[in-house]
Amino acid sequence: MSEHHAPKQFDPVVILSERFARAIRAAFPDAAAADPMITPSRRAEFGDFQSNAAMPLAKKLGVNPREAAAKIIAELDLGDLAEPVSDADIAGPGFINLRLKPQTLGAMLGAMDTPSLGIDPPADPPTVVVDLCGVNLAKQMHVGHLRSMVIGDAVARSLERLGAKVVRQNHVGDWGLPIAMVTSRVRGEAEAGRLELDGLTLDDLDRLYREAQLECSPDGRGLAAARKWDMGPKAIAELEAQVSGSEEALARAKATLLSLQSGDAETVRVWRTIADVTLNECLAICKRLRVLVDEEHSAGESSYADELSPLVQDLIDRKVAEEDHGALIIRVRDVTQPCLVRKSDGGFLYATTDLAAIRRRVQKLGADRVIYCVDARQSLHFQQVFGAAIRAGYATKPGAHSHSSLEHAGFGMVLGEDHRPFKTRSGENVKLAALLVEAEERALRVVTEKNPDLPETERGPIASDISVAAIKYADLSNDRVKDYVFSFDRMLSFEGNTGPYLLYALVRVRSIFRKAAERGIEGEPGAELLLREPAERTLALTLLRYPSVLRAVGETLEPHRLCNYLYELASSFSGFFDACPVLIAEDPAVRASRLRLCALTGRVLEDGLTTLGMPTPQRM
RNA sequence: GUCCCGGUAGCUCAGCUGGAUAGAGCAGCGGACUUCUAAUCCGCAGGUCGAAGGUUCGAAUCCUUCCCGGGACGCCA
Repeated sequence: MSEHHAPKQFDPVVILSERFARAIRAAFPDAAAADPMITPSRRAEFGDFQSNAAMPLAKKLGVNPREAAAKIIAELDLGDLAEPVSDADIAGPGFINLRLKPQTLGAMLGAMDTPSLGIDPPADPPTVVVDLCGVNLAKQMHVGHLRSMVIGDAVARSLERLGAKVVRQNHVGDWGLPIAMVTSRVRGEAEAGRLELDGLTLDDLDRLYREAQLECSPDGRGLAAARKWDMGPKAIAELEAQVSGSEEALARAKATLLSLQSGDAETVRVWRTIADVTLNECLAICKRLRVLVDEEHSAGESSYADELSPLVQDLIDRKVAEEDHGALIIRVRDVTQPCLVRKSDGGFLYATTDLAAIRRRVQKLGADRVIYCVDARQSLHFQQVFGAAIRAGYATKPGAHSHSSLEHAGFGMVLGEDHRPFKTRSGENVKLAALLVEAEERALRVVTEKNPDLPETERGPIASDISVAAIKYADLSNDRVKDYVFSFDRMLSFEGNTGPYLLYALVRVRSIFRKAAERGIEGEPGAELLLREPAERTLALTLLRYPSVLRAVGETLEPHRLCNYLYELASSFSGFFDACPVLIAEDPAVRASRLRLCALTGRVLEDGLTTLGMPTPQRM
């Protein structure tokens, strides 16, 4: 209490842990460091919190657990924090149940009611690089990108909220042979007069990309099969022509890659056009989804192109890399497959670029953590690259004695309701843009139906908010690494555990304050919190958990923890809202207390939703 | 073949370093609207936590084996 700079402690788990630790030290000097194991009770009838410390303690010391619990209680000094604890509060094998006094609960909540909501930045904020989005040139964005954008953004926002200095990096796939292929194709089509570079769209590019892939990759297996099954000279001749045609196209693509690398003006112009068209569309979708990724966050593979050759030379010079079957590899501890950094034809691979990226992110950008929000299927790749980067010293900041943390926040696939990868009926990838349009149309229909009083001009933006909330929440509320089933009907049914439900809870809070203003009622920021009703207690206990939930998200990079929490909060609030009249409460003190509860709930909801990257409309 | 990830209610999913009678939502059934936005709330019903062993006071959670599903496996990204 003497250090007035230290934030006032409000977290009941922390406060109770201190008291229990003291009691344990007194009761069992031999096990002075034992964990008090304080957790919120799972069921309200057991009280507010419980200590599970007695059982492990008894096991360690070879005594009866209930007796151990009794000895802890005998030494326990909870002052006026909680209702008196007696042996009657020892339950089952030795749980100690606790119930906070209403005044204490109110005081704790009051202490959390600060501008930061109890989440203050650390004294020495870490720098965190978050790799997200990761679009590829000339490819239409689909649901796979959705996850990287949505999860990556939520992770970045969470870390920012916790006080980290976050640097977002959009590692655009804008280099290498596939890009050269499409560049070559686009240039060829333009020169043949079949394509206008100025009016190029992403749809054009998407088509040309696939054509380029086809034209460059012969169906060698088809030819082999034709020979094997003796499909006749005609079929074989056709396939042979295809193969030789593809060899020509491939040669052109390789030449285009060389031109690009050497900075040939005309080739670069075509390539830049492709990049601009792709990136504009990508950034537009980010904006629409409220994903904070902009032009300044782009750090394409091309930006590392000049670093690769010296980097590989450095690896050779320092004997980190070795030759194997003509290729250059880095062996990594605990990973059976080595990391391949140069092909036997001298070309570089995506691992090479990723090494350069890690080096830049750690050594230039100063990252203490580098986080990759990338498909979980790439986990082996990241194990290899992380291990190689650490071995090479690229993951260590200048002057630091240990390497920064490299983390792959992988995510599962988006599945359709048939549990197969989410595709259109014709088997195409679902375009992100089309997905957003459909969600918004559906949302507009429901808004119109549910709230016909809303002015026309407000419905559009609200439908947009709701559709974004629905899509993002559906993605974020499932465990990141698992696949999840995409269903418009479920996410937009607006019932139960959905994004719109959370928005609705917030809107109800805001509505109360609009109503209050109409009636000339003002909330008192410092009103005493009177928590007499069960619904008020539940809401207060839920609110107090917010900071620790957010910290857990920062550590585990699992936004679904915050989703679950916000759902519980919205649910607690709905229960409170139903059971406890606010504006029409008779006692002015009760009304003031409830208004403050509402205000706090609104702020936590808004803060949490914003941290997830969800919109926070005023009404819906 | 090797390695990784999953399997929890009819459906979609939570379940923290082992803790009480395994929880939500949807769907089903039954209640609550002269509303502080019912996009809500309350109740009922619904489970051999993939299977079998093991560890222990206690296992959905940890270990082993197996079954099922998905994925990744140097010269694509």
